[in-house]
Amino acid sequence: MRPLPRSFYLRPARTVARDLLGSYIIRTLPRTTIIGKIVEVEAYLGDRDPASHAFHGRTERNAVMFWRGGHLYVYFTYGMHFCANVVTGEAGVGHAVLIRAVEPVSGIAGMKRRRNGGHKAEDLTNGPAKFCQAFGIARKENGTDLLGNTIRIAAGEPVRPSLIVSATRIGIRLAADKRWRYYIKGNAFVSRLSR
DNA sequence: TAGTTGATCGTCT
DNA sequence: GACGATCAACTAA
Repeated sequence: MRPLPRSFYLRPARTVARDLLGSYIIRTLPRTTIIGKIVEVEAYLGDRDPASHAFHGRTERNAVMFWRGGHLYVYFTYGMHFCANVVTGEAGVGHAVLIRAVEPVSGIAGMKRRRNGGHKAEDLTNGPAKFCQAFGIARKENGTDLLGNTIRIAAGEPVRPSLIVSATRIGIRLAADKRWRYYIKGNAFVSRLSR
């Protein structure tokens, strides 16, 4: 599967967020390939969005958010978890889309192993840190170019607009009223339902 | 099922 | 010196 082109990412974050639903994220490892279908995302709009890491400007941690669209911004939080974002827009903009949940498609045994086994399929990747753990995404993957061949995103079946739910974002205090979380209605791998 | 809490540490006010 | 774009385990009912 070919990676989505750079132009896909050089659009407004909320447009990219909606269009990411239903597409496939593919991680190529030395011995295996793991694939998940993206089912839940959140848009973070940089200097227009108090909840965004980029709101207060560029720092060492959030530098990748200000790169050109199509890179992966991975951050460490709560002392133990990683979360992954797709950077959108031109260089310097600082917008990104958080990948909150995927539906496991391929490499499920490896996901279970990374997640320390004993999980139902629904609990493997239904949260931003769970997804990163299942896919082995950590600090080293920060700044990965999604047009390369280690981590890429490929188009899937388009999701009908009537099946896209927009809801409030999870786990933030600031700008909690903005409905910039998007997920596929009825999908069993979404982390939480609407609010 | 809903609500609470402990784990654990990098980052920035 | 707080406090997270979280998760899992626990309690109560």
